[in-house]
Amino acid sequence: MIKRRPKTSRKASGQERQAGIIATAASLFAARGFTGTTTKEIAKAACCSEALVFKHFPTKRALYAAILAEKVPLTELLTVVEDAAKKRDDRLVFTMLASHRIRRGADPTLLRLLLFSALEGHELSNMFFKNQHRVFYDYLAGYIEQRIREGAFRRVDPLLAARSFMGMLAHHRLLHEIFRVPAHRTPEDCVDSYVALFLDGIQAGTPAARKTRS
Amino acid sequence: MIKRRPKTSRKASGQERQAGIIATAASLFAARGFTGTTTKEIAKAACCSEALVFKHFPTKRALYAAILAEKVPLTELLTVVEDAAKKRDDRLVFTMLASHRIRRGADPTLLRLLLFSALEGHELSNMFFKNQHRVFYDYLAGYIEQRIREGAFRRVDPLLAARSFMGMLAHHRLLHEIFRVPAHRTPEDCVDSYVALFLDGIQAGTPAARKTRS
DNA sequence: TCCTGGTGAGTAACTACTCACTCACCGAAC
DNA sequence: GTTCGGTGAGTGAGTAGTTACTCACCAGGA
Repeated sequence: MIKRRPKTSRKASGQERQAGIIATAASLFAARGFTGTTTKEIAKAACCSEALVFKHFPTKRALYAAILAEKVPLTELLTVVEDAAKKRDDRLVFTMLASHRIRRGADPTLLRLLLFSALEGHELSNMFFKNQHRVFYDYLAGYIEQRIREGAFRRVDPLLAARSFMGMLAHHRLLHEIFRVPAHRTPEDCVDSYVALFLDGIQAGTPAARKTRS
Repeated sequence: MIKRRPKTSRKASGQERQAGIIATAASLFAARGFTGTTTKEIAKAACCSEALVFKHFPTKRALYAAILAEKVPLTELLTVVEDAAKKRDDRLVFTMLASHRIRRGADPTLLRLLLFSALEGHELSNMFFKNQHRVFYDYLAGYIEQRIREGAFRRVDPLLAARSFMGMLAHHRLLHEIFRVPAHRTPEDCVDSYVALFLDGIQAGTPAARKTRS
């Protein structure tokens, strides 16, 4: 990926190389999984020798771990959502969460990496999942719980409700990014539909224990 | 797995062996993926030699394909759901679908196999997905569309609504079976919650374009 | 002269897959 | 009842190629 530094030197610095290897390896691991990717392929894609890869990372697993460990940042979204939450703008809160997941330029690498690491049972998978996803559930469940206390939402299990909503989004991405199901609506339409469906289900004013229409 | 036939003979018949190899290989592929599973391991788990595995299946991929192709039956559920659908018992329709997915003895093998095959990009993955899952969406979307025409459901995109509901279920299984998130409710409670949440969101009588409370 | 970035040429173990071969069984000829 | 040949189940010992990983060594800038 990195072949030469812009100006004087032909050699890349250690950090540059390391970052380059991580980036190229990440896309390969995301595409083919851990066991499906060879160190030879990684080296070739990173335009260097296999030996250099092992100079930077003692083992293939260590490289994989470095990739998972690197993909942690996420909190920036929550601070923006927090604003909407303070104003009790339910629709905005859920729309922001949804459109952060479902949008045109979303990177499928993370999702594939997450799924592969969980399926293949990598030791860092759990931490990766926690940083990438769990924070959403916990935060959202907290918000839902509060809105229930305030009488705005029906009395439901907050964690289950949070998972329902995030489940719609995760499943949407799964269908399109992993199973290649063609989209028949724009991302914005989908977001609006999911949010409307969910909010109308949870907001107070609808009979909670309604049975089927007779 | 199969070591000897019940009575006279010590040798297993060709069909018995083949079925045994498929079954053991399926659980290995589900656990470790295609590239993560070796033919040696398969042979050992099936209590036979590697050579015999290749007597039955010309290549490792052919064995994998045979496994995916074998896991097709599913229609029996839809016929039962059909009854509830005829009676327009919405709650029962959705509860049956949900509890078919979320139940105590559910086999995690299929889900893992499905995910692995999609991630690893196996050629039969798409067919597998179609047989295992797509039939649900199409059927459910059809039912939802009909209920909208009858005025029982709000005017939403039927396919998107169907995916929302199945998404809740799929995500629920994903969290517990793949990411090992501990359950904090019984499966029955979860099913009830999901169904209630979804039905209250989609059933007519709730203001469709309600904005956030001011 | 070092030190850092970089590599070619390995290695032992493992991979999917092959082949020549044995063994158990069974129907039929004697 | 015994022998015999055919057949399908089953395998040990390979194969060539690939795997993750190592090491002695080189180039060039400070």
